[in-house]
Amino acid sequence: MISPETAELRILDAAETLFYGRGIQAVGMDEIRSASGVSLKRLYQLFPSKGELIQAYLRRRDVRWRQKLAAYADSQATPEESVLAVFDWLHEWFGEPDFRGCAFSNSFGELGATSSAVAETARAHKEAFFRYLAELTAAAGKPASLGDHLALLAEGAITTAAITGSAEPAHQAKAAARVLLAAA
Amino acid sequence: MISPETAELRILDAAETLFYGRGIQAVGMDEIRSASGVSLKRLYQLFPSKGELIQAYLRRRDVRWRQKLAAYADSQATPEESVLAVFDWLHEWFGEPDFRGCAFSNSFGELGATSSAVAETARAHKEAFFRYLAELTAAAGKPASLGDHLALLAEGAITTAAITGSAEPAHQAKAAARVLLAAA
DNA sequence: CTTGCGCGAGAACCATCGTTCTCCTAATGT
DNA sequence: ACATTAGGAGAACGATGGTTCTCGCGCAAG
Repeated sequence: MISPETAELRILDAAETLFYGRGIQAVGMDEIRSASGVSLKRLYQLFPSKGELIQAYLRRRDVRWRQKLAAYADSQATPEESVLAVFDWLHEWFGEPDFRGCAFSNSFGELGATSSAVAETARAHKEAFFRYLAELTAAAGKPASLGDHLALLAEGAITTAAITGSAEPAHQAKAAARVLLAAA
Repeated sequence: MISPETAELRILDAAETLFYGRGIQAVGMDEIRSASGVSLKRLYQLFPSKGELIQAYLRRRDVRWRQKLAAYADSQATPEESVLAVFDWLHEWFGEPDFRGCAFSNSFGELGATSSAVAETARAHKEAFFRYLAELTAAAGKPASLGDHLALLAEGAITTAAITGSAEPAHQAKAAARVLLAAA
């Protein structure tokens, strides 16, 4: 028997791969059991319902996604480079083979109307992303509005890359960001 | 008994309201029957499966959405105003009480991974939108890249407005568009 | 040793959903 | 008037999915 902590990790890994890759409603609890190797009983002990597993999936992904972005952007030499590095990071992300857009936009479109918990988690994620870009632009001595504008560009690049299957929107967004940054 | 044409319209109206408002998988064929007042038998005569109804819903919405946008933007006095009017139109759309984001982004997030037909329809919609913005910027004598940049802004504004429930992203996107337009 | 508890495997249960079928009614053509 | 046919209402069917239950086993405490 595996430890509860390991079981929880395996479940969350399986849930993330499946929910993100195929859509939440397209994945049954039984499939998460097979993919994780954790029995249904344990699964329901750790996550009493599918809804709670969805929330755990989204919360963990929110933290990890923003941490990876910040680790990349914060390691740049200057504040301006940090701002532009956001779009380089997006380009790397878009190129990953299992990239399928923003997990929060996707889950909002799928469940936002029927689950206020999902809607709220998606809202919190976007708000945190906007806040982070506001910090970056503030560090570069630019007005707060620039952060919003760049966030909109990034958001548009994410959904466009997902639907068209191309990483190019990251470069286009970066070019636009350069113009806005220089003008601000 | 109602005519087949009327039945088809009623079904498509009911499907659009329900699919868009609550998500496609959250709506059963029985609910479309109740909302449209058309019997299940007729429904399946006109749309042999739910998948075909989904496609009909998306195709009709694509045409109408782009027509409404073009009608608004094309009635402006100058090419520059047409370009910026796109964002005014978005602001009006975001303010509608049943606004819930882009039907194509939502359906892509929900079904894009399992239905290549949905994925392709979403892709075609985005491509047509990008092409339209390219026409507008070309008419204003601006480079093609500006069209892409503005489309990314609009795209980001749509998903941000949907998730945050605010129409404000349209104004932010317009402000950014003004800068890009002036610099291009 | 044995008694009982926790676990895994998977069946079972119940609701939902896409789709089809049954049965009844009404209108149409001769 | 009568046979035929189309249509509506809703039951029925088969599959799927979320959740719980049963059963058998191994292990730990007394």
